[in-house]
Amino acid sequence: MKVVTRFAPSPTGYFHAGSYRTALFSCIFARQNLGKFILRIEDTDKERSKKEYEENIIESLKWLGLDYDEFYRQSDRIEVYKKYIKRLIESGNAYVSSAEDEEKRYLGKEGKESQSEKSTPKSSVIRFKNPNKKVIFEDMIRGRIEFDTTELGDFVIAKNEDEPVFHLVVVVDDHEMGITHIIRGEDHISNTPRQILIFEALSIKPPQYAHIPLLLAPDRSKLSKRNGAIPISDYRSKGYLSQAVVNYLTLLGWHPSDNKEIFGMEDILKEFSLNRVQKSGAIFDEEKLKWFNRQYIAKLSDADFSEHTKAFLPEWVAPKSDIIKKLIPILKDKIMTFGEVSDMLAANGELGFIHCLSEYKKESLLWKKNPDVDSAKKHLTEVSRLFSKVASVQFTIVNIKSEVWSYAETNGKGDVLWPLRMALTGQDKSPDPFVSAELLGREESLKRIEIALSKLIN
RNA sequence: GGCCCUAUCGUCUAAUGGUUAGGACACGGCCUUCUCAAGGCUGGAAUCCGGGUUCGAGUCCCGGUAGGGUCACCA
Repeated sequence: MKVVTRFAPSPTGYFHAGSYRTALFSCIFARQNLGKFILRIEDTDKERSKKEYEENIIESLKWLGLDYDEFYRQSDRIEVYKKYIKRLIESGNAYVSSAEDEEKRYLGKEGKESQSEKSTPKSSVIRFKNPNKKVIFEDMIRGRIEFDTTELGDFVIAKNEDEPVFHLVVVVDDHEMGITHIIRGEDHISNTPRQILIFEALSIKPPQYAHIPLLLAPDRSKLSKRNGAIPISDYRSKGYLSQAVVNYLTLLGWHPSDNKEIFGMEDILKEFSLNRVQKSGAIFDEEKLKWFNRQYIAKLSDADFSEHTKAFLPEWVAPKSDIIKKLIPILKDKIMTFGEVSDMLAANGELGFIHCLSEYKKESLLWKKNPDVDSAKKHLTEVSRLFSKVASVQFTIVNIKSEVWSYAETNGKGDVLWPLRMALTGQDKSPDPFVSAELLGREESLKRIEIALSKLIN
């Protein structure tokens, strides 16, 4: 039997980490079995569905490298559902419930447990005639699950022939599209018996089910827009690499048989299996994602690295391609996300000094272990002299260092280098002073040392 | 509340009846060091509770507790 799986999101919100896991597991399972993976947009709720969300889902899947073989949109398939609704009504498995009956039903319910304003009946509706039986199915992750459907009552499958509702469309599409394995979130476990009932009414053998655990908010409560459900596209704009996101999210709820943590799609394809999927919900931890991102950043070639950097560079950097080149090694071993590139190059960032020297106090020029004004003055004067010996065109880290290093070593590295660092960058957190000097160039470096010296004199 | 699912360090997880309960992130310490990071080494940290079954239980069974899901003319 050929395996066919699907990812069936409703476009009522952005694609988030939880969506990704169900999409990934479905996709992988199909690929491993040389089957098909289908994307199906479930937009039967006209009020809440938005094109913007559908686009976000499609873009996110693409970014994460999940390719689907077929694409469907339920709003394009109303005719198909109509056929099945008729069939169910004709076979006596569904019936039209009049507006009056709906009114009565609603009032009765309201009396029992002062219901909310969730649904006020307006008109007649099509309900499924519940045979009130016991439904048992074998979940590929959780094993045997048993439900008594009596309490479910006659549930709604369509507002009218032209407006089918969730349970009906899911069953029809899963059948029509030849879905063999439904891999979806745990929140659908209690929907499963209803759907099996419809399959049975249609004399169709239900597919296999696998319900994967949900992702939790940091306080272990339900993940919602308000509480921790962040669109995957946000991670992209914060400067995360898709491989890092894929790697981290895969490890949330699944684990290979060894202790390996860094792995890519190929490894997942090779090793994934549903029976190693965790049964309990997991909390998304951005700190660990950051760590993964760092691992993948470290592997990037300089060319790829600078390509990823582009979107995050402030305007003043753009014209200076030589600066970008010099910045790469510095950024590469500092950043966790590419978003930090713009932070670091901002005026108050660690590398902002390249663009403008910020105000700093005279005292900060003094090294904490030897806060002596005269010594700072003496060393800066000497470094200035050594700097001027190097020609502008040869003002590189290596040349600068070879000129200054032995002086710094004999006079105390901290005593010499700390005032120099402050003079050049105006910041206590900054790169190596030799790096900073090259970044600034000979003239600017000398100028900044002069500024520092004048501060020390006053 | 009814029904259903779940339960190992703070977090993600490993251990398919026998290990000093392992790894990773985070955290602490040390090393490196002119700052901040990074990096290397290292440390603390867990089987929800109570009963069974068994020579032996994180693992199997029962009960409790806790968390989650679901009970719509949402999906």
